[in-house]
Amino acid sequence: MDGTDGTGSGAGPARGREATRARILASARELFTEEGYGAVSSRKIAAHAGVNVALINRYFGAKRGLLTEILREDGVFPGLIEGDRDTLTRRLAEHAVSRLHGESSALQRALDHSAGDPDLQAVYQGRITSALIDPLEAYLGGGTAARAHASLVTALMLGLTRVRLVEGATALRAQEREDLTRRVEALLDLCLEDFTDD
Amino acid sequence: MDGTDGTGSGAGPARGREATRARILASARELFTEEGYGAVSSRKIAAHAGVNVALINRYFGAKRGLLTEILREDGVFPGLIEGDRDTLTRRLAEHAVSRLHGESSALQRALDHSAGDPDLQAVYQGRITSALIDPLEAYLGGGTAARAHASLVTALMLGLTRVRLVEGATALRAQEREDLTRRVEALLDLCLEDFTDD
DNA sequence: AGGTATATGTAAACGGTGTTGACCTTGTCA
DNA sequence: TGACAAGGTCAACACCGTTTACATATACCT
Repeated sequence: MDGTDGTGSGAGPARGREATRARILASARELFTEEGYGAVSSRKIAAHAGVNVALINRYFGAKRGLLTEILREDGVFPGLIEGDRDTLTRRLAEHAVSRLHGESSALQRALDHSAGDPDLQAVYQGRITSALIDPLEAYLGGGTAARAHASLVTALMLGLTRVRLVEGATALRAQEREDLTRRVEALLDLCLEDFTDD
Repeated sequence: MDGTDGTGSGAGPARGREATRARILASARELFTEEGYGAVSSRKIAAHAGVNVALINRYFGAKRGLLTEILREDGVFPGLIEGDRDTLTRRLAEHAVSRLHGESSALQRALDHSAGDPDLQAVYQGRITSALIDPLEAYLGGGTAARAHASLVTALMLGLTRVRLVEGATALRAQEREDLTRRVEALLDLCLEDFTDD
């Protein structure tokens, strides 16, 4: 025996369910941030965490489970929906433009960049509906048109992220940035206008 | 010798560079359409084409090469840019909405659905710029603002495709569909308006 | 015609992936 | 002390995309 135990005291890496789980998750987060999702193998995560590969699947079911857990903790578009309705589109526009500048968290950027992997796709799909479309729909009152409006807004937000993948982060001068933000805001406002008002 | 030769006459599958290449490509197209890109392995394609696995890499460099070739033949957003400028946004809007309805080709739908795979991502990125942003930019006159406008339009188009992945194809009644098309058209028009006109 | 280079096709392996099942160790409690 | 269960390890499984060494057929040239 080397003195390690479930309490985490003593020499050597902490053991025990919670400690191990946490260390795996931390390693995954770190490596995903540095290298993207697809480029990091289960064995690499395990090695970095000083843990056996099989434990990943024991504690998270599969590699995808790590992603699900991380995205569950961080959230996508966190806290954008709540708040004053009058400034909703402005908040969304600012967020979108800041993402265009690559100002999101390093992890978010890394995941955006490896957005493509089927796992990420699958996990994201669930989170986009539950973190953007659904709350938006509820926020907008939940009428028949609400979901259509929410979908359009989401389309624009996702598209902007997507086009950044293609074009790369663009450095804008302050004035250009404000112009672009205003333009995106106007687009979002137009998404939310009543359809029959055409 | 079994009578088969490079000309394709005689019993047994045709041999020779072109015939083999064509059969691999056809099998890939068929299987990708049915099962998506990621779900089809190189060996599966080879088996379906009655060909050795190594030939895929011989003739197409890698599995990704099949995708590149197929997308090169089919094109993305084919022929949408050319034509009357006054009706450009209308054409784009109709195309986007028809895609929302799942009315694109079966292959396109399948690839959209497995859009996520790093290979597809990589190939698409190149094609999106060369088939949408670049021509749009040129079409719009190529000024400084042209690229920004083209990017916004592309963002919207891509986002709509993307949100369809999340929400699934929605069946709209004729009136709803026309409303939606008009709304998308209005959004696209707004994308193209001069930024400083705010 | 014969011989030779070259194109084409084949078989087997390589290194990698995510995942799983059988085993062992460790700590706890009766 | 013995049974038991939780936690951890190891080796394997079934795939993947790709490559290398080899066999065969075709075409060309003397």
